[in-house]
Amino acid sequence: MSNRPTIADIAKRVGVSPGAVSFALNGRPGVSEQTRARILEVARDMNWRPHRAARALGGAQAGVVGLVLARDPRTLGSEQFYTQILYGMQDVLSARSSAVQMQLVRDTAAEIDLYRLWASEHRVDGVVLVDLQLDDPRIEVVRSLGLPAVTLGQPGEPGLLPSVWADDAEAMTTIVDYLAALDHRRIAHVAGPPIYQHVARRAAALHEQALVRGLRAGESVGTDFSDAQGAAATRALLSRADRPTAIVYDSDLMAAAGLAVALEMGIEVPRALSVVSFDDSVLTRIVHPALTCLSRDTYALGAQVASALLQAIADPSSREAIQTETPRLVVRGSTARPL
Amino acid sequence: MSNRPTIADIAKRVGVSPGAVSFALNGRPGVSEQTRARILEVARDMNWRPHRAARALGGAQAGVVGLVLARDPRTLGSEQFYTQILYGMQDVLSARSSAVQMQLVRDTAAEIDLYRLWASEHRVDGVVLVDLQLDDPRIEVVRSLGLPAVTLGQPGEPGLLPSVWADDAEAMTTIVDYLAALDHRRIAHVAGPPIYQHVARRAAALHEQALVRGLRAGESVGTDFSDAQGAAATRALLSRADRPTAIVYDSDLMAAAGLAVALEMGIEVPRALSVVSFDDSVLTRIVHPALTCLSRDTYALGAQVASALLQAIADPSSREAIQTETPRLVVRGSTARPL
DNA sequence: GTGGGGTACTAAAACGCTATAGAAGAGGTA
DNA sequence: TACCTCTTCTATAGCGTTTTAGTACCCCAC
Repeated sequence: MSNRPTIADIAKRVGVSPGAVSFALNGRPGVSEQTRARILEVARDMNWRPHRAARALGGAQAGVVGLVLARDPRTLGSEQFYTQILYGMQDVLSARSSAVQMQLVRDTAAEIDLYRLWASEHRVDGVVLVDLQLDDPRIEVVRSLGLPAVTLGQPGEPGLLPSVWADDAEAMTTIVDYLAALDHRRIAHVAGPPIYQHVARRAAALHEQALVRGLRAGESVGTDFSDAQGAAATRALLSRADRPTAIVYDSDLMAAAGLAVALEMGIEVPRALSVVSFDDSVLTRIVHPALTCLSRDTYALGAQVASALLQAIADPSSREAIQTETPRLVVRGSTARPL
Repeated sequence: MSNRPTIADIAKRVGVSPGAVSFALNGRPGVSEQTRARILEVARDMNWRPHRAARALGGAQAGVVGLVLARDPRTLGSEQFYTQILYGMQDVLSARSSAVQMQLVRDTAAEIDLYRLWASEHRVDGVVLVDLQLDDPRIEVVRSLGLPAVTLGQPGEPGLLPSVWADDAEAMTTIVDYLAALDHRRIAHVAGPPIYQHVARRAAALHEQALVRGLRAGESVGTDFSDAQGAAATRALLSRADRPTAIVYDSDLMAAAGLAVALEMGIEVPRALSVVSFDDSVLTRIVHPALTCLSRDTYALGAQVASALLQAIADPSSREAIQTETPRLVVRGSTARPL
């Protein structure tokens, strides 16, 4: 069953030493073109494949990068974004015959434990840090472990780790400008947990641009990103006397939940309430009305992350911050001029 | 940086041979309890962790199992189910210090290539086959590769591979009985691609039970599982003169898309049309009205799959078919007695 | 006090590959 | 002929672990 051919088998058959076969198979000098061709032919004939463990033992790379998502198992649901990221990463990595190992854990502490384990077992060559927090503890951990890493979403200024990011403050500004142009005066924001950097950035951008446009300073309500809290926050906002005429949601899941609440309360969307989602996925298109949202090419983003990570693995001192396309506003049926 | 301790380091410090350290760390006889305790203490002190590649080289397991999803990158969206499966699997596997490698590929051919690659590189110890097809080509491939595998969703009769399955024919029967009791006479089925075993089983069960209950024999419409085709199929069904009063969807994504179509056509749900989803996820709860659906503990299912796979790895001749809980019908707002 | 049988350990090989030092031979130059 | 260089290859060590065969020692029985 497991009599797969080794380099020694090939060497015996061709009549050269294992070292020569290794040279030939890895395309490095040390064998004549003639011998190389013979070796490659025999290798193909015997269906030889490198044994990764043997290579890794010699200090080579594991051929795996890690992506850890810290999620409460009960609030799964917003991971569509990461499925696409994963897809984009895999397409880049598989060209280098690497793979992504995605793991779901309960919280940041478990995530950090996993990085320690992975580093000590040489399981992965590098990791992607997502959902960055203010003063994120993971950054120091991966640095001290010597584990190459790239952050997804940490903006501009050269930080401690290389990063791939998009300007979501600018994106939020676009939303506010769009709503202001429609004559919305009261804009609310159903946000994620304030510990996340991107949540804080968006809230700040909303607030700031509301001031610029002379609107009622937009208020952000924190949630845990779950549909339940998104619904609850919406209900609270819409129950006020001076309720907002537009709500921006940090995720499409919460936006859809909020939309359902509005309908249930008899508040017509978009006539009495405009809804904007900061996130795009199939979800925004299947609810009715379809949601106006920010959209971007998540697959391409994943590909860029993978490239940056390969770069970080090759050159551990790299700290480059790669800015990607700013999410574009896609207008659908959920936004309109208020009554 | 990479000066992680090896067994030899521990041996030197304790003053024994590497072999003795290996015995001690793996809990096998050959060392006195006293020495064992000393070795374990030093190992903990030095923060030793096994080097997986070195172990794998000796023929041990890779500590990774594979889960491949064949999906067109554009029709991503129904993978919530698998995210939960993944979570359940990981919790079982991490107790055995194993992990899951999930990979998305374009089609079954690419999936098979991946199995060949994984087997030849010793990358995974086993794989889970999902989305089984009629006369599925993957089964013969993994068998010929000697790659331990478990199928998810292949029913009962001892097949060529061990399996974990649920009785979805029974579940469909429950749905038909429920709708018949509400006096629905015309039930349609927006199904997935007919090449899938579970799709065929459900369609057959619907047809059969419709006959039993004396209803108009329920018709199944095939789709590619995308929201677009789910919407199109719904539109076609609802445009007929004798349109159905209830539609059963094979996925929650299509059910939600179908719901939106009905609303858009001015067909009230549930008064003029009842909607049932064969799948549960957060999606069924955030649309309005919330969807009546079949629900099951997907996390637990993933855990069972992982256990079965570990079993299959330990005993490659195993062919056990483990039946899991039949999905339960959860009634929500999208179903009612027809007008 | 010799042999038998256990226990506690060591030495060395093996897993499959890569890397490095060096050997053998060809060819050129002085 | 002696010396050097270049190419092409071989031999060998090494990566970290497990496993096997073997050794040293002790205890006990005869």
